[in-house]
Amino acid sequence: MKIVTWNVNSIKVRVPHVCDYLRATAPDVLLLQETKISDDKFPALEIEDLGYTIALLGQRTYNGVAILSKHPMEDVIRGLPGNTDDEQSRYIEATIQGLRIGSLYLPNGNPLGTEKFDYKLRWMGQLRDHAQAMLRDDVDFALGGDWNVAPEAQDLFDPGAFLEDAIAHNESRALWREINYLGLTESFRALHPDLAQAWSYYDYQRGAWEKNHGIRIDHILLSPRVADRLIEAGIDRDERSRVQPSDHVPVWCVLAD
DNA sequence: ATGGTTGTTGGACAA
Repeated sequence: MKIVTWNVNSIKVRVPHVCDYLRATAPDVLLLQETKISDDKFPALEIEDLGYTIALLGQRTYNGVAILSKHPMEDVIRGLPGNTDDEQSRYIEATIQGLRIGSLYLPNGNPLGTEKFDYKLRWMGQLRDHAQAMLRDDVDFALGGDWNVAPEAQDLFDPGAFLEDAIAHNESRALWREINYLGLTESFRALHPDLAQAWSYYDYQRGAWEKNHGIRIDHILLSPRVADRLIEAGIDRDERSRVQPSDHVPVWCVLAD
């Protein structure tokens, strides 16, 4: 089973990229973030024509998450459990082939010292609680998305440039570790522990792509039994070289069936 | 050099 996560930064603009990607790589599941569109306006037909089922938690202008699946989806939940009054569309989860699979768009949290950063930390705490509850209930799961956390210095092209950034702040990283230390496996780094310059995001500004100035903030975390099935993981950086690309590229893993 | 770019939207705001 191949699972991909991709922050598309507007599905409306990125429909051709997504359809080409589905045709070329045929993942079982594609998790989307920043679709930036209400559910009634989501361009579903083109995607369904490629054989995918769609589950949505959209929002106009900002945020918006989705799950595209080749296989049937069951028991879809929208919004993080325990945070159902969240006004921002940042989490959707469904059962696919016996796995609970979540698509998440974790708050960016910048700038530090504002309500936005508090919201990020609160949201991460709620995500931790949800992961913990699933482990307690013996649920197999994968949590993929734009985590807006660069876990370590090696996940930033210039660690010194992010000292005041919520993406690399100690408190963001502490909660990231709390979640991982529940017993989860971050699929890419587990298989490529020392691979440098493996970026999942390149800013549109300052010629970041041309200079290879990226960061790694998109991740897929696996619960223990699922991690035992992990056989491959990667990042499709070439998507960033296309015309009118998203600022994020697809991040994926493959599980043994 | 406090800039630069993209997307939504129709002037800022988010990233």
